[in-house]
Amino acid sequence: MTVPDRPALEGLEDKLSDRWRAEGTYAFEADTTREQVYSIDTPPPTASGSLHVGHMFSYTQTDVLARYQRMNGKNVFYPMGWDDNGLPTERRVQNYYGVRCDPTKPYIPGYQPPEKPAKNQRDWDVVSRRNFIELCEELAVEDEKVFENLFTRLGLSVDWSLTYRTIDDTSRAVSQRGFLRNLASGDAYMAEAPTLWDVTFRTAVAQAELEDREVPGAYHRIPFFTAAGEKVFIETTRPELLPACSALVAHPDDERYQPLFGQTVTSPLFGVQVEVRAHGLAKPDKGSGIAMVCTFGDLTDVTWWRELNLPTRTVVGRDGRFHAETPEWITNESGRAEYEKLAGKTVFSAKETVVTALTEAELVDGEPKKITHPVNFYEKGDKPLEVISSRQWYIRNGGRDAERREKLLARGRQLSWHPEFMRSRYENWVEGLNGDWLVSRQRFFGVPIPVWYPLDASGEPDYEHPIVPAEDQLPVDPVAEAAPGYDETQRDVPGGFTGDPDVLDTWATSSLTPQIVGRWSRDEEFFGKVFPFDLRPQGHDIIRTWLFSTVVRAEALNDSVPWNHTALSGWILDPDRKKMSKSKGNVVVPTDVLDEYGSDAVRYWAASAKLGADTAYEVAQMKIGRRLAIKLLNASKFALNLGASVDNVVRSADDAAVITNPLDKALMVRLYDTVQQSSRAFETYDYARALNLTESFFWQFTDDYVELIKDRAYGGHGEAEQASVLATLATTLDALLRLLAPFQPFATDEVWGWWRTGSVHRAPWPGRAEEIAGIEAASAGATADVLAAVALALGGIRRAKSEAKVKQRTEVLAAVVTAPENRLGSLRGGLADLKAAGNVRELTLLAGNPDGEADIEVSQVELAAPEEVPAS
RNA sequence: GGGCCUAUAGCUCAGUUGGUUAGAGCACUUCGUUUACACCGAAGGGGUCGGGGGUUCGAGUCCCUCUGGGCCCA
Repeated sequence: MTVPDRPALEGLEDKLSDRWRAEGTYAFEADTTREQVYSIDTPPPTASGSLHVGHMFSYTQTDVLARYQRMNGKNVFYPMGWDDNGLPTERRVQNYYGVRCDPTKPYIPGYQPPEKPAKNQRDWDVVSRRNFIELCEELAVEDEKVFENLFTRLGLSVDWSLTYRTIDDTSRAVSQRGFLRNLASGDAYMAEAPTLWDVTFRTAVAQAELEDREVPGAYHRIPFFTAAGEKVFIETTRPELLPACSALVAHPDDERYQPLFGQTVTSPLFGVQVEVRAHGLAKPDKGSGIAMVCTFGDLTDVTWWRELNLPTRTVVGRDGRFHAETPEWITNESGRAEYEKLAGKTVFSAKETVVTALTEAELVDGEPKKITHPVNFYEKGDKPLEVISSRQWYIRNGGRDAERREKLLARGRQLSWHPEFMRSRYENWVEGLNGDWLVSRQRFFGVPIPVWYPLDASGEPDYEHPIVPAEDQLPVDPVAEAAPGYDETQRDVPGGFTGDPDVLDTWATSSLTPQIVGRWSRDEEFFGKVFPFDLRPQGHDIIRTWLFSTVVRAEALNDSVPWNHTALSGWILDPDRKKMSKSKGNVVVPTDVLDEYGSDAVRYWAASAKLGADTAYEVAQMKIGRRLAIKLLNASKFALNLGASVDNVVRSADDAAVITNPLDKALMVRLYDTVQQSSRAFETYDYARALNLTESFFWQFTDDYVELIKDRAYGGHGEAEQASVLATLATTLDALLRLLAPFQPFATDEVWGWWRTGSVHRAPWPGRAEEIAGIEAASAGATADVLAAVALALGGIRRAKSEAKVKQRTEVLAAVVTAPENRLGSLRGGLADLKAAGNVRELTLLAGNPDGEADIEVSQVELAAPEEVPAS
């Protein structure tokens, strides 16, 4: 046994992290059964992004749960991955190397990027998709190291030998295989449909990526004309879409417009005849109560277009500009002339042009009415989304199919949610879906959609009969590799083939992390040992995206929930209660607090927050964690130096007889309760409560118990009394270290190393039957009130000294403790310790109910004369 | 507009199926370097549990309602 003279937290992280890694403390044992395994599907962080305290917060919470399960005898499968598939990595690789991806370029083996990136983007190297992915993997290694170092330092008990990336060969193959199986089973399909389109990124966007933003706009009041020449005013924020108008719509109950239903009106400027229709989604109190449907002006337009079977009239293209060709539905000459002014213009300048033309023709009624209104944006974009018509791949998610929606809701109910109320977020989202999951993205970097299309004699693709690769060919890149049965000379020529140019949405890959890390479709035996996973933690902001999409894929591919439990972490709020985010600029760099307070301290802050609770970034809370860790070192040192050792630990009921003193037994009662309740809290994923219980016990142990037993521990009351104390100290310390191990892995393992072999993190959780029987036997017939009552009395004695302004060690010649009859027994049990700790010569116990609030009161305290203070 | 969460000491938060006198830490005041700990210890002050109503022998806890804050979806 080696207890340092001056224990300290400094240096523990490096020392112990190295040891854990070398000894494989957190290694998953593959030779196992499903019952023994506790598997965790951690959402891989984006390593190219920046680190922030939110990472430490939520990953600590998961780690605490993992550590509990491991100590509780589970073979914990806890891998980490990196989500380097997607836009953030794409941008980072571009800027870092000065390269641009063009999938049509051929792969260059051994390609080296420029030494220095060119300043101007025009001068960047243009590389193939495969080269681009290689560069990503190269750069990602550096980014991932930073993350891995942070997580290691934080003490995450991850098995780092299992690490994966969402862009590596395996992930791409699994992602493509998942897609192809979805395709084969009818869960994926292609369709020409209105698509939300980001003109900056030139890509389609899914419903889950939408964001409403309030933007300024203006209602323009514009007349349409009936056959009789009467004006019908509409109010629109998008007058530029007038040439795309396919109908006017009013509410069926709106008496103002009922006479017009079924009639035809003519649009101003463009002279197109459109029908007036009735639909319940038209809002009578909005504007003039009658709206123009400009085919795909917004999502309500799409609904009207679909439900009223309106003609498709699109004027905005993928570049966000008006089509160059004048649409054929504009037939009269002046209308065609008006459109020609718009051809090729952006939405913004087309609006100006149309408004000017309307104003000149005196077709605007009054001044535009300025408003702010919510508009759909891509969450990463900065221009409003357009809706265009395009051909895209979809995965069925229940958005258009009630039966599937019910199935997915049932999966949601099958999952245990922590906290439970988060389930309603999931249900609200599933119930509110209005379309299937669009998975095509018109990006370069990502997992290619693994299909080709045959070209007919005129060179048109046959979308009905896509060519798919064999599963053992995966991963493939259809833009760089020829379709099976064809060769490269037949690409894009009539009678040949063409590759799908798009990539999959990043969620289409990251929704498969259980399958990727669980070796689905590669090692089914292994997959069966970890799937469905036990736990999936994540922030509650990604329920609609990550959590939901993973449920969708597991339902389709595995006919199962992906996990049995899901834990939702809260967000980090800055001291002003605002969510910390990069865009707000209020992000705190995590390494500073790790340097200043240590990992155990930061973990304490994270672990004292309940799941789902948004939590203030509180340095004060970390200071408490640090204090707890230091206190643990010091108290342990004290207990061990008193002579507590492995041999004193009560391990079963047979050892329990040595604990005879009522005060010692009282501590055993508290320990027993703490172990039971803390275990129960962990079983319900309430680690914060477990920490709270253990911490309370720990403070009572150090502040009250240890203060009281010093005299007895030094041998002042004989060997039997000393043996009772040492057994109590050793048993308590032994359990306490393990109870705190999930929260403060460094301090606890350090202390463990002073007097035990192996790691505390591989030691069994204290709730095991034999051990708990020992603690129970040691506390038999005792009451925890001995400790509580004696502590109160000691407090009273100290108060008297404090009020008399004398030193605490001043001798008390005599004092009276008054307590209710039923607590006198408790006081008698610890009387000797009380007198020793308070330095009291004569103590009289008196039955009675004292005045005031406290029911144990110390009075008639007679203090010895103060020590002579030598004049200095 | 719909849904979910939240309101407890100056601050950050506990408070289990309703059950004695509502707790912890920080901060504040006073005292103290006694043999684990000054990155410390001891003692103390500080609460109409957001407002109102109800159920109950009993409500911080359950129900209704109002108000403030936050989030998600329209």
